[in-house]
Amino acid sequence: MTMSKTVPLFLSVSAADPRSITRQITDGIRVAIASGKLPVGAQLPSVRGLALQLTINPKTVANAYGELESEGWLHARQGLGLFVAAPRQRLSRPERDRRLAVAVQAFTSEVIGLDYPLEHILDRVSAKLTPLLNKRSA
Amino acid sequence: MTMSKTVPLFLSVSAADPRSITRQITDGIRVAIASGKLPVGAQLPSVRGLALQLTINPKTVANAYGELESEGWLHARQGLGLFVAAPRQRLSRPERDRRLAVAVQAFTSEVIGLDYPLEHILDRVSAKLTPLLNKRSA
DNA sequence: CCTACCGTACCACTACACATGGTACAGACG
DNA sequence: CGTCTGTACCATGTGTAGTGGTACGGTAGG
Repeated sequence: MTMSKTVPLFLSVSAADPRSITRQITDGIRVAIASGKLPVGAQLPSVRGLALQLTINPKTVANAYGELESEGWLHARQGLGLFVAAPRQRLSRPERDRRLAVAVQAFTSEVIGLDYPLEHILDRVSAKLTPLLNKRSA
Repeated sequence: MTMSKTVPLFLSVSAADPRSITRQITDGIRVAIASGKLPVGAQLPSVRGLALQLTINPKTVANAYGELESEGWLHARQGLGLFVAAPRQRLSRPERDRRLAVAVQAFTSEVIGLDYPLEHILDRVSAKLTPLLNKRSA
């Protein structure tokens, strides 16, 4: 009965990418949802379908989907499929704070010594982040 | 002949830290050098000494030191020890650009969906990064 | 009802990175 | 020479990522 239009092939995984396959999937879908390319209620490719499309293991896709569901991005319905969830926050405040702190820590460690001015670094972050924030009705 | 004062115990590794041991060491030393706690020419603990102090394997310490040397932070002298190198850039411009892009990409993927305003995120990055930049005589 | 598709849960296996343990060699120094 | 330094090699254990196959319950349409 649910008449959400199925999503075309919008993802791709690369062996050259240093990120794990699971991570490439979760990152890609997160960006697609945050940027509005995937509206609320849109149906995602099935676990087996996406696995077939990307020529990877269904278990790997299921792991990625599972992580996205635990973060509140997706809503899985047994027998129906996976859908983009309404913007809600499944992560507790302390957990979000912790994740931000870890991310900032990791980022700073990476860019120290690259010899870029602070302003340039902030601009790059801002440019990448701006189109991905506040695109959804929170 | 080289009379650089040896550094006291300034590092610690934790199993609770999600980062690998090698990464904890490299991050810690990078910050110590960038912030000025370790001046140019200062001698670092020996591979075996630091391994003993942290109760880890000397090979792990050597790996961390090797990475820091390839990035230009340290200068290894066979039979003498490891010293904080003068600020120079061992990484090519394209390599630095690539690393910045990768770091920004990873960071944005982490903070999307945490539901923090852009300004707050930039403030956190700025706060963490400011005391670590331009502290060395470039 | 029955078949086909959905998410999900097992199991076993391979591949790889990380860390460890030990041994060994070349350079620097007193 | 003895002892410190960095460095290189060997083998081993361990945890994670990814694969491959099988199986169960829920949902839909003929």
